[in-house]
Amino acid sequence: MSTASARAYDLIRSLILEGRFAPGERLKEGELTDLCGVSRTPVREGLRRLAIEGLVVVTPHQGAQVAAIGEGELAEIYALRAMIEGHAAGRAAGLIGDDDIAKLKALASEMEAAVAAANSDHGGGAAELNARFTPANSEFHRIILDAAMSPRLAAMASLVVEIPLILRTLARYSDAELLRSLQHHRELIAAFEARDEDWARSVMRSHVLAASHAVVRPGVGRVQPD
Amino acid sequence: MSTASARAYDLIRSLILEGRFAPGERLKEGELTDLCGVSRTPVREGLRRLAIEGLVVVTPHQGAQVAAIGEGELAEIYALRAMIEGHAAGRAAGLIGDDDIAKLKALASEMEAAVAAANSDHGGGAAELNARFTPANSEFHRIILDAAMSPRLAAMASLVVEIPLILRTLARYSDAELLRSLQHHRELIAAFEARDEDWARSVMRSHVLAASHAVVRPGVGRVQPD
DNA sequence: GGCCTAGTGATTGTATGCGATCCTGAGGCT
DNA sequence: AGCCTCAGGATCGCATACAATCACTAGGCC
Repeated sequence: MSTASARAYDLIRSLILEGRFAPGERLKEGELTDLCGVSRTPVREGLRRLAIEGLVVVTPHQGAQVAAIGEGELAEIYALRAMIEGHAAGRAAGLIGDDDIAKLKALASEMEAAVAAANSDHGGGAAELNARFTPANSEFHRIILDAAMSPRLAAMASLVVEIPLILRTLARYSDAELLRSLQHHRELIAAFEARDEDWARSVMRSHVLAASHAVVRPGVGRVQPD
Repeated sequence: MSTASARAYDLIRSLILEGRFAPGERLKEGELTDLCGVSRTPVREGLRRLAIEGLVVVTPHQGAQVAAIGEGELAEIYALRAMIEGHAAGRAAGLIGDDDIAKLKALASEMEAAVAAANSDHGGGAAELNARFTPANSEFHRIILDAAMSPRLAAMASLVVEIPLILRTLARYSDAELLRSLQHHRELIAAFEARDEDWARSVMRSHVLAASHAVVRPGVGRVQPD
């Protein structure tokens, strides 16, 4: 069995990512102790780790709360993400194996299927889309990051890729933007198959910057639930 | 008084940076408890924090040891550093205030003086150079990072700026390389005064990449003490 | 003689108790 | 009425005690 500390970290993290804790909500160690079934010590360790990763903020003698970020910060985060993931994609293009490329293709298909399914039954498919699209998308980006074979780069990425997940940013995509996102995935795969580092970096930068403009938009200040 | 956890973190960190612990050396919680004068709990917290920052590596049930890195990793770290610090310098150019620019000028002068002093008494000035140059240089880079006003960017930078410090990389600079470094500092200041983001980013990238080639050099596999 | 195995010591992981600090709300003062 | 002061309660930070795990050594077996 893994350590209690790791379990606490995983649980708290997934609860935040699932939206069970609202941004800004206070996270009391006592409550988390009950939820995780472990003592306060490992809970504290997980909390500190999440704090360094930027998912929660801890104020001394005042506890932890889920990170709440404004639009300005979100724009900055996407700029960093374009830099980091662009670099990662470039590195990955020179290192990625055919098996990983095959996985990327499968995930791209899965995301396309998710979008198609959501489009077929009009109106209420947003939640399902999120449930199907988001995990595949996260896995897609994770494979590329791993292929870059740079733990430090991965650590940096974790500082900026998870925040948008808290905010359920997918809900802000228009249909056209979603389609462009799918096309980016296919183009990335093509760049990887060509082992073209510049191409891969460039497409990934486009991919992230496009997402940025889909998400941080004037007038859309509020985060949509689900 | 600050928290015991912060003091433990600071102390362990500075001990590592001062070279009191060799890379790869085991860090037992018991010893650190004695050194810091606090209990194991805050020591563990500091250790975990240092682990995420990459200064130490912790293996479950096996404790922590000072990070030991090879030449290949070092090259990768400098590539990331060029990316991060270049981005930071670009952002900073649009945000930095005149007071910070003045501080940068003072630090540049201090570093120039340190090099001049080391050159005047030939032969044995390497240790003094390190003692005078390194703090000024760290402060120089820190001011730029702070001027970028992006805590996440600063967090990323901490993942890659401190590792070279462990390795006493300054010792590997040739005189010509040191001089180029000093010129880069002056050019950066000029770019900041012109508020030219592209220029600042470009110079900073040059600065870091030049350092990379001064440090990770074929045939110089070993880390020089002091 | 070499290799596997069990015991022992040391070290890390977890739980809990105590003291310190901070938020909350009621009461009095201006 | 508004602001300040001051208990009261709750929560966090730290220390310590206990449990789990690992490395090392000595002994036996092949």
